[in-house]
Amino acid sequence: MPSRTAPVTRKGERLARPRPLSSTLVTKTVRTVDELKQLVRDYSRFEEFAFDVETVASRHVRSLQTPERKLLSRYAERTALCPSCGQPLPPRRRTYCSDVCQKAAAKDKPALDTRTNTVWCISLAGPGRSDVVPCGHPDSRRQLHRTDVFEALEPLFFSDRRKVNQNVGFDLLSISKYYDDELPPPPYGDVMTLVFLINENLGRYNLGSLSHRYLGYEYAEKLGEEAYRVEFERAMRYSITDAKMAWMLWWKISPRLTEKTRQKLAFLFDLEMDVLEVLLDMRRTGAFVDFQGFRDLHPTLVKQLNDTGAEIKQMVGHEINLNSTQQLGKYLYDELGLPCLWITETGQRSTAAAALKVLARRHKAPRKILAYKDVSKLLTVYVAGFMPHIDDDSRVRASFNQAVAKTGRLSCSAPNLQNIPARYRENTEGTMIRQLFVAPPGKVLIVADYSQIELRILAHQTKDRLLVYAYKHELDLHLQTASLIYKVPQDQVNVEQRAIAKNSNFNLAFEGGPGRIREMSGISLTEAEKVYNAWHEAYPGVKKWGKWVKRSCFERGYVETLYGRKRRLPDISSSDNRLRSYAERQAVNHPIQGTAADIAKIGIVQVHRALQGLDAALTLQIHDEFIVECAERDVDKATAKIREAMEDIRLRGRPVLDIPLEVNIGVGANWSEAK
DNA sequence: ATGGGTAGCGCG
DNA sequence: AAAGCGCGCTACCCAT
Repeated sequence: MPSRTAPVTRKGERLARPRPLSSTLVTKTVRTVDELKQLVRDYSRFEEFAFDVETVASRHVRSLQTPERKLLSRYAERTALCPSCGQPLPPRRRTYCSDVCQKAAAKDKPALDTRTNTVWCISLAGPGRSDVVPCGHPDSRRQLHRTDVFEALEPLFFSDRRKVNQNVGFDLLSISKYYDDELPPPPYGDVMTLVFLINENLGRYNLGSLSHRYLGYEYAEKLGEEAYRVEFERAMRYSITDAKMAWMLWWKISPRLTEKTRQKLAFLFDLEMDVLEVLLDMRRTGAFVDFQGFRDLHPTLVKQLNDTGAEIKQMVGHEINLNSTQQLGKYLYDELGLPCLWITETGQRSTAAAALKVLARRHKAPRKILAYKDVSKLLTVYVAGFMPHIDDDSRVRASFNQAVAKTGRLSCSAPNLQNIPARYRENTEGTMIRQLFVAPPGKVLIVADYSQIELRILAHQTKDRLLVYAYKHELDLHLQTASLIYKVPQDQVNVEQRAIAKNSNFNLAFEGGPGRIREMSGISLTEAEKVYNAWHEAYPGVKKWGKWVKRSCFERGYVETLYGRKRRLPDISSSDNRLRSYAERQAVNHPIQGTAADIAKIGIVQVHRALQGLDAALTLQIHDEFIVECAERDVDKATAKIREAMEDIRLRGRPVLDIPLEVNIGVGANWSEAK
């Protein structure tokens, strides 16, 4: 294990603030160990520096094939089989059975896999200079050895200097391989996250568009992993530009963090960098799944889908692609002559589940189609689409992104672990996928989620008397709502009334209308209107607050969460009714959803800290729900610490809400069981 | 072949 | 008069 002795910082010895940036940074290519040593000495004087690594995939195709299937396909080469998963090709598919398989077979995709990629170049940038250190580009010219480079750079990376980059997490993970999987410590300075806090509406946050916007500098080179294969000088130029741009953007924008008038921004940025640390750790761990379970499920669902499909096609009487909304529409509305109740935004006749459910009363086809869609979704997204993301150690390392959701929530991709099926379903066992998220041997899963956090925030924000009352006295809010709507005592509320009240609470709170209630509860529109009116009569503070938020948004151009996370909504003053109404609903939603996101972020950082020293690790975050895998002997300690860490959320030293935060915790062998 | 837009649907 | 917001992934479809 290499030593981790960070150079002692004697405050004031380093440059307090780097000297002004010249328009052209001096750029050097490092060729010898001596030059490298000098470079490290030079950068040691800086409090913060930018860095960027270039990587290349070490591994190419991730095969979906099981050993048996591989053997089988060897003898069945003549029949059309998907080279990725080995399944027979569906009609209209040429080489791969699905886009997922095609992507899985795409060569360069795994370069993004920070566990297996190889670093072949590192560039650094600081005040007035930028340097590039090639260490593995396929060029005959002399380059430094990778091990020498990482050894020499260690005092820089493993120090309390701020490490700046665009999407710094990727680079940190990429280099951690060369330090026994240890991540360089904070502080971090992620440019993308900083810019996102300042303006969440840019759409694109890549270096090219950011440097164009903030530095007036345009560069078009988009090599990505291709950089490895281009001519040396060009590859070096490409590598250094990213570090340079990251540094210049940080230089330009980060001073805002120290402005007295922007303390909320500074708080949120520090929070995001703390969250980043947690996310990197989560990605290093990964979520353990039952790989064999997925492999077993695949053929079962394929058969189920084929059977259902064949049945429907027989009913239809001719060839039809059941995945095509157009063909489905023709069949339902032209051939069967069923009444069209909804059209889509572009005027197409809707074949969505809601429409099919209504049509099911008049014909048996729609119900079958619903069943087909159910199975199809499960198979394509959650089984076939999921398996390529499972690593060889049976773990899934998804990417949690901090600069996507404008309310400040995390988003999750490759694969998205925040939309794994959970609810009851008629045609497929709704929780079957969650059952495959299991605890590794000797461990259990702890699932902790905030109870009704958005409604609690709504109560806090609106100060509505009865909403606050319910939560302060730990009452059943849905029951209270039912009692208020139907004007009956709480002990006389029936199951159906409570269900409608529950839907009302979740929908009407965020500017939902009567139509929404009708749809969710299956009651008539007049009935739904009554509920709508009664609900707002019971909780008058909600509409009042909504009006105030819209007005304030109109005046300032933005709304914000309790922690000051802003959402700029220029459409709030649009003359287009549709646009303005949309912005108004977003304005009302943001302080709720965004505050919940802030709380969850503070919570996950506190949980991460609280679990240090225990045999327990965070693996997933699903907005208001955290999943921890934990050794059985540490479960009691862990649950207590998790609860404390999640419930004790403060703002300026005081509890963030007037009403308590409540956390539900479950323990089990798999995600479904623990919930 | 590849990219963008649309419809649809999974979650909180 | 009528009104949910926030995401990511898949397949289809049509244009380049």
